[in-house]
Amino acid sequence: MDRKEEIIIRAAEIIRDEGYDRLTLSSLAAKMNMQKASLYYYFDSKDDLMDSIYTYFEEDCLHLGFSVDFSLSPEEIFSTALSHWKSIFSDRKRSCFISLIEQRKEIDERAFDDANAFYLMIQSQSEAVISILGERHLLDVPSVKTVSTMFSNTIYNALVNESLDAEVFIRDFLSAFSL
Amino acid sequence: MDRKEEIIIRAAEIIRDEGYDRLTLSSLAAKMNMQKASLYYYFDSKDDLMDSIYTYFEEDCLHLGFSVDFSLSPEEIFSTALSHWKSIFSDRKRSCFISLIEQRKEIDERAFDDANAFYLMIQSQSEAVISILGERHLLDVPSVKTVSTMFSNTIYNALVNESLDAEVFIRDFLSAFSL
Amino acid sequence: MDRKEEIIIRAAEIIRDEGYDRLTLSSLAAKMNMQKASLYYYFDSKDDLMDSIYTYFEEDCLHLGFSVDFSLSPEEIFSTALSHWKSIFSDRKRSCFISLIEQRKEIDERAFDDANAFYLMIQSQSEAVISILGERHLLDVPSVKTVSTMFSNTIYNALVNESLDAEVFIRDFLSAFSL
Amino acid sequence: MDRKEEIIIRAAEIIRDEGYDRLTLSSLAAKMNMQKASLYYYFDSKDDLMDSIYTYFEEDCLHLGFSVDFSLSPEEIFSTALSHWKSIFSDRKRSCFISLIEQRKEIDERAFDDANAFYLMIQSQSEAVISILGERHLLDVPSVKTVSTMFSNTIYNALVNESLDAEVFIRDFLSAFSL
DNA sequence: AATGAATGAGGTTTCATTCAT
DNA sequence: AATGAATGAAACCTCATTCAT
Repeated sequence: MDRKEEIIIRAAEIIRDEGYDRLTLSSLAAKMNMQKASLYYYFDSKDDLMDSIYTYFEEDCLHLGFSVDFSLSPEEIFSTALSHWKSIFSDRKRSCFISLIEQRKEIDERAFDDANAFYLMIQSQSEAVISILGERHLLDVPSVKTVSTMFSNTIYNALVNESLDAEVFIRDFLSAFSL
Repeated sequence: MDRKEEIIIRAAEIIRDEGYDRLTLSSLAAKMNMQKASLYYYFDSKDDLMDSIYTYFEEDCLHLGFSVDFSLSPEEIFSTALSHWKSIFSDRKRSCFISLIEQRKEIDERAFDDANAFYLMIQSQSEAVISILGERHLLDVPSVKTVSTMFSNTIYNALVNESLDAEVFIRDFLSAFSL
Repeated sequence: MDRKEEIIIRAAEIIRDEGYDRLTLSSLAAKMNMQKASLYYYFDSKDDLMDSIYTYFEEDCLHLGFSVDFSLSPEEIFSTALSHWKSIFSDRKRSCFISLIEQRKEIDERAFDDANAFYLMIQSQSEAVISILGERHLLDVPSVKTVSTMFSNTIYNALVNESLDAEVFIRDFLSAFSL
Repeated sequence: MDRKEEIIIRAAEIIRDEGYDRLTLSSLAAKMNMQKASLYYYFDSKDDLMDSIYTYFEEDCLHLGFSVDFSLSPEEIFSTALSHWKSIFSDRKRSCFISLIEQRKEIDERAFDDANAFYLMIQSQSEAVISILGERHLLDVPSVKTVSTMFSNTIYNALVNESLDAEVFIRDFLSAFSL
């Protein structure tokens, strides 16, 4: 990890831990044990730093694969999917980014788009899983689209807000809808 | 509406429209057509202003009633419930507060608690509606708890993030689960 | 004591307790349980308040008599004189004024003059006592002027700075110089 | 002399010339031909600046030696001592500090302690001189302790307040007490 | 690759003061 | 006799930024 990357991550950490408004070049330089002025070697301006944060994490998200082994049982499939999502959302670095976009999505279009991308990712992957399990008669949902929408909204909130225990929810979901 | 209240609301508007970090006494005074110094007649400090914003809206939320006429059809009941929720979340003043707590809920414990209160409100009211309609055999859900959890998470996101058209979702939900 | 007088004394108290720089109309109004604006009923400006403080205490000092019963013993005479001085310097109100002029005597000519007046008062009264006791052969000082200068400087500092126990000093002085 | 030191001394000058309450970052920056903000490169806050002033001068005072050549005549000894004291108290920089502690000694414990240190320095050095001259029968004082207390109080006031001509006083003192 | 020194703009806060009531 | 509401100036402080080195 080079210096620039390190700065980007520290900046994102400050945003997660103290809030977007508290990310200042002073606080960042202090956390990096360097001088404010030195940050200008890596970034043209604070705006450039913010752009770099977005770009860095957006690229990072391009590499998020999703593959499911459908030979497994429904329990195992959902458990694998959840592990996958959890690894994304609670990754030490990425959790900073998610906090950033949650704070800024109502203000900043780029944050809005990124938040949406995560939301849609969960949604499409959920729909895929539920749809296939439906086809194989392992799950009985009255409407794949409606149920997967509800499912993904619930999972998304569980991951982002920790408002709910996702494991428990999935267990309940399965016992409610599996055949 | 007295002057203090007016200031609180304008401050919340700035937070919704420009972001928490852009609420400055200058911007607020400008929006109020008054001098920065005059704000100190009403508030001891910016922190006190923030506290007052929270307090004002928390009190405001104490008066949010919820009653449903269960003699209506499921469609009408959900439609009424949604209107009720929409009137809460899109109220000109309250929408500012909701934006504030969404921006700050990961940073500020008070915002977190308030966001949670809204979340739990939707959840318990959803559960009540779904449960009663289930008892009356107007709705057929495999598990009231699981389905109402999913339902409320979806509605909550629709209201807060406008990530989804709530009307359409409810129509789909009904056609999927009604008998 | 009328309201104006009360304000003057409270102002002087603030100066003694918190320092000249901390006397503000806000702090004064708070201590008086009144509004800042109300102070303008009694004083034209803060400068006028300061002038009034000086004037009030300067007039107060005009009434400070000094008479000694020279039929008493030297011990009793000095003890009486010291009591007199102490009553002046540690008077609850006047001690505020003395603190004011000590803080401001290097900056403010009026404070300087008032401080000087106290200093000269102690000096002339000391000289009178020492001189008369010398004439009556109850005290043996090599030079009335020199010794009374030293005596009064010492007493002045003891009273103002509490750098020294005046009683102890006077006992020592008497045992050193009495016949 | 580095920049930080220069700022400290200019600040002390303002306090001496205009009073403690008139030391503002604006006035200081103006005197230094720099921007207010630049002062924060050197000091964390105004309080830190004040602390630095105290620390700077307290360290400065650690190096104040005092040695007397007792082979000289009493006149010469006192004259040397007075020159020494005068050089301390009227040193261009240190006089600022002395003015500061005189203004603040009733308010600020640190100023009080520093003022006391000067007072005790004069006192102990006076006592040393008077005591040795007494032992050598060049001075005839009835009580070394009492007379040196009075002497030092007088000298201290002369130096700090210029309430008295120290040379004249010392001449009088010698003609009164020398054998 | 990094920094020490500086800055102008703008932030929060406090001040003495005013004025209608 | 007193106050509620407001204000302009100036206080302290922080911000992103620059520039020579």
